[in-house]
Amino acid sequence: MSKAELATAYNPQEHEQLIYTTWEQAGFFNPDNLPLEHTEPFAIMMPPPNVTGVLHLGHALENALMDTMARFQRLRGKKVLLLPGTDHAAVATQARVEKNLIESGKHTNPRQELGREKLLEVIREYAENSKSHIITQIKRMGTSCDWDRLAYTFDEQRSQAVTTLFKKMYDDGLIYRGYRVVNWSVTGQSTCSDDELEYTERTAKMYTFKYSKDFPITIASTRPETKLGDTAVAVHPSDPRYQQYVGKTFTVDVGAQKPLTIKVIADPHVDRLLGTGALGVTPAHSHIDYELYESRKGTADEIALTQVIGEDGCMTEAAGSEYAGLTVEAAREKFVHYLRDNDLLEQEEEITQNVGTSDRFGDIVEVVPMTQWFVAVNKDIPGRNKTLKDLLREAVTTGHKGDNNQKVAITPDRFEKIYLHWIDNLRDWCISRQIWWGHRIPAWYPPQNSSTQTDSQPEIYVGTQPPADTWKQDADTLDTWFSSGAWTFSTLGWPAQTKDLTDFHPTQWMQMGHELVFFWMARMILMSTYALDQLPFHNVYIHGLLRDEHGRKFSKSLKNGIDPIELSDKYGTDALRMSLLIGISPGNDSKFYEEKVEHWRNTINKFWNIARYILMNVTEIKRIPNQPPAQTLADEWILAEFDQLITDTTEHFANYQFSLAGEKLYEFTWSKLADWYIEIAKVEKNKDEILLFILEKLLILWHPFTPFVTETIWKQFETNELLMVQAWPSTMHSQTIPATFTKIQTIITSLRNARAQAKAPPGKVIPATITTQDSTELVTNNQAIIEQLARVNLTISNQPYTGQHISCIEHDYELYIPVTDTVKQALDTVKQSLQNYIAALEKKLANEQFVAKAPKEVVTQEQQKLTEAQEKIAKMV
RNA sequence: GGGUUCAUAGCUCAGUUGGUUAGAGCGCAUCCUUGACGUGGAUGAGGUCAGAGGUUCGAAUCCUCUUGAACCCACCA
Repeated sequence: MSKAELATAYNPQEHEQLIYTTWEQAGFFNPDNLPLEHTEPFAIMMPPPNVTGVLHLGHALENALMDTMARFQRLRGKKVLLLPGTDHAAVATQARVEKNLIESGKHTNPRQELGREKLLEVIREYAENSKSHIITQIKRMGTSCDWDRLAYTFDEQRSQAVTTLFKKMYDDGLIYRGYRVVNWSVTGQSTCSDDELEYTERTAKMYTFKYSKDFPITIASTRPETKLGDTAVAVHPSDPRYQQYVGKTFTVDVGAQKPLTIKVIADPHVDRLLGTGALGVTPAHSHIDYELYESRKGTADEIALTQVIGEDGCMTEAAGSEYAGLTVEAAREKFVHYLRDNDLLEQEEEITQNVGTSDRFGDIVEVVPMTQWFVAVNKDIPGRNKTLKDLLREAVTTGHKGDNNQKVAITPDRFEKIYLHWIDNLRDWCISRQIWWGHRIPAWYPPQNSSTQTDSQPEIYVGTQPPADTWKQDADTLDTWFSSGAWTFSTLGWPAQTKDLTDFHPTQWMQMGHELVFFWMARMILMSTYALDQLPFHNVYIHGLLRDEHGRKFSKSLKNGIDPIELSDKYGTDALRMSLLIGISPGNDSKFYEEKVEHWRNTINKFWNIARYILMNVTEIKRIPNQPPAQTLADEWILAEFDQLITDTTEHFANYQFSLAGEKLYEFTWSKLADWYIEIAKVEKNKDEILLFILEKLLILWHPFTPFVTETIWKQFETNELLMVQAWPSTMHSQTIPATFTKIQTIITSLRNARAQAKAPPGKVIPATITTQDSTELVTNNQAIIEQLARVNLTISNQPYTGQHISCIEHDYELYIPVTDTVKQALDTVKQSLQNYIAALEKKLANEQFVAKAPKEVVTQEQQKLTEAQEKIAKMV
């Protein structure tokens, strides 16, 4: 093989594009093309980025995580499938496009002005653009995903899965159409689920008042205008203050056209100590009040429901003609005025409260009753004697179907608790949206029923095609998370029973940000355990959020966003990946700034130069399959260190401790291999085999993190194989790191230190003497190394030294170099700290308890430390 | 109201099941064009691990409380 010709500095721009193309052409991103020995499947489904725009740093982090894991597993011989995709992201995308249209000044109300088909076309075009951009970006990140299996939540295959799933759940009675209160975004003119609410704090006024003079109970509210829709007052069953009124119905005049009919009911959920201890019940505009209403339906205690706020966010006729058409704010003001004028207002108090706003449209969400589609989470699944909630719980507690081996392991495990708590509070999931961008609800109504939606039981047909042409499809679309929930199996061909499904489901590993635990992780568990009777994945790794250097979120409004592609251009993708992965721990947010990328660019360049040195200096570039024998102490040391590195790296990767794996690799490569062994190799010579052996395996170990630079260097070995499918190195486990080498290192460092203190010019060779009472063999054997690395001319003796020189003591050796005052001073400081150290150790060992109770090896260890320190100081005095 | 996480060198962060004289990077100081690398090399300064108690022979690590920061959840009437 010819000698290497490599540039003095690594330039990622020159190589990355080419390397990615090489990989794509080789076909190993597709598991079907992997060499036959890759048998055990390992699947990771990429969380599909929303087609709302370009990828940000968070996506870069996810790609780095997934690809590092995928490459590690592939190198370990797994049949790896990393399946890429994008998400149509229903509301998010439509909201974005509408916003763009309005901001561009072309439209003021895109839905009205364009109509359904035309608007959908605009959104589709936007989404397609965004998709191709995203795919380019994923490739830039080096992600080794199978482009043959590229999926989109809104493509035909996935739509079929969604329809099938919907029908299956409908037939099982788990999806129903019903009239219930929902969260309504007036701006978006659509429902949203509880999880799509973002709570923001604001100050509000709490009003304490009576409906009328002759009504005996005082209530409180921050939304007095909704009280026009009250139909009951709830009190605690054993509250003596109100017991006499329970069961009675009052007709109260609230100054509106129609008087209210208020029934006093008793309910144990009422907190006697909160507020006035009595709760004005507004079934139409509060989730909890609705439950009070629903649980009494059909009983003697039944209460009514009056909707006073409409879909337009204004008061309805039911609020009375004086109020109808007013905005809620205006109605509130008017009603409070009335209360004040009639002396009914007892108290006004400023409080801070959390209000739910729509995460996509931003407006405060109104609770209104409507006919919508829901997933019933508390209903028994036919033939399984379990509810969807039960399935959700089982997956992380007892294991699916009580099987401990079918358990989703969450890293870090604290998210288990958060997840379970979420299940406890979970209500039926509203899945219908009134936006247009999304999977159309596969339900059909006969022509005559189309306008009378509030009828309790309209005729419904659920399926792909209507029973007759005259039937009309439901106008609504599905919550985007309904399709995302099926992602782990819709991507593998379900509902068809494909080979992919058999091979790769349940998937092995999934990573996501903690904000998606409820939205997505939970929904995937729900869908998969329900539809496939399988877990969606065995392991979930939850990563934190990336923040800027000040700890703020990256956001458009703060304009603090950093484009990952720009960083990739400037520093290389490998450096970007490292900067994202090192220094993070599962579940915790981390700060990101450009200096990190710069540091890793430097590290990669260092690695490049290590390879360059080795490849340019060996007589022949060749692969060394087996560990070469050690000729010297240094050889023995580096081989043992390398063996340990393999063990550590493997373990850390397998435990998802990416940061630790990276730190170990970094430390070995720079601080051990480059700083010591290569420098020694220049003195000892003839180390071609060991250097090549280590380089080759080290390329493999780094490859999951830094695929581009490692594959580029690998080309110098001139094999026709690719690095990405080499075998992960195995360890010998039998090698111990020789402590004697550490002594040589310490001697060298000590001599360098002494030189620096003596102000000896770095290039100048100075005389030094080493004396020892023990054998001089170790020092003699490594004399050349010490002389070269410490730049000294060495005299070795086993006789006490008598000259006019200053000493420092390391292990059993006394080191002497020519005396200067600065060295004396430095030596005094060392002596002082050594004395403190000895004192601490003596105290510890004098403690009988310690000697009695601590494990023997710890005591011996401490004793040894003391002896060493004492000997050292004895020689210094 | 309930819950979670975090607090370690000037800055950003590691520190796996309690046993190191507590580590790294950046920054800082002194010095070095020794032909792999100045995107480099050598050496060094800098920390009572937020505070107070406790458990233990032994705590940055476990427990309790306090202080400060961030976040999640909830039917705050």
